[in-house]
Amino acid sequence: MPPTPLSLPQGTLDLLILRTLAAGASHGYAIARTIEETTDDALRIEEGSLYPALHRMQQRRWISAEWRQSELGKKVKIYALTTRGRAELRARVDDWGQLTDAVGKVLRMG
Amino acid sequence: MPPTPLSLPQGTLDLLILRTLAAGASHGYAIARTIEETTDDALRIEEGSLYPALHRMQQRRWISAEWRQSELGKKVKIYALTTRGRAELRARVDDWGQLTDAVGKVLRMG
DNA sequence: CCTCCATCCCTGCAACTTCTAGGTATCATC
DNA sequence: GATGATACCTAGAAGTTGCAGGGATGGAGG
Repeated sequence: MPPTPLSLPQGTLDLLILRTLAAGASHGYAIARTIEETTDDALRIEEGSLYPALHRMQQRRWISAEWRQSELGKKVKIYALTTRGRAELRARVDDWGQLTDAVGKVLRMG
Repeated sequence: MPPTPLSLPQGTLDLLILRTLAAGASHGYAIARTIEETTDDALRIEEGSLYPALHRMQQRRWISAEWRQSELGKKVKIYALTTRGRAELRARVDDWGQLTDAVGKVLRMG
């Protein structure tokens, strides 16, 4: 079993999904696998969190969805970043930087 | 007004409180002010989040509470880290490091 | 004196996201 | 024919944060 499951703080999943889609359109299952592989399984993306998150983000017009056929002949729903999604990603990355900076200051305080 | 209010992800407040108390026992209001000053007001600690958090942490035996008189002659509830609290802090600091590492990998991915 | 502000504590409710635990279906492999 | 990986989905529980209120004291300034 992996070292630690490490649960995601609120809002983090959106950031991870947005950033993953910025590297190229993809479908839900693949997004989860990509994040897990990228983090060497430090993060586990639960499907019960993933799909609701994708639906929320689609409703907010951060991502667009389109059904396609995968190479294996299975139907997959491909998500892609919208212009608003790209703006949201920039804002989230900025917030994340400010947050880690601020928390870092507290952790290093005298 | 400050640049950005920057809301706290779930679990972050506990970490901040535990770390602040590790620098010395203190009371709720002072804990909030310390965190805000340490982060140059990048983080704002809302009292509606702070006091419930302190009560939760006391119930979990991470911190102990004691009423005292402040220099101004006002009653203050002084919180201090317990042994369990110190262990919890270590675990939280470790988790935070793993989380920021993992998210960082995703943010820097190709 | 009286008002205002900072200090200091508290609670209820709304809002939100994550996670558990299910369900469905296809395809390849053994 | 069973199993495991792929691929999607939802319902409900659980948990924390934030908003909006309420209260009380003490000092400073008009």
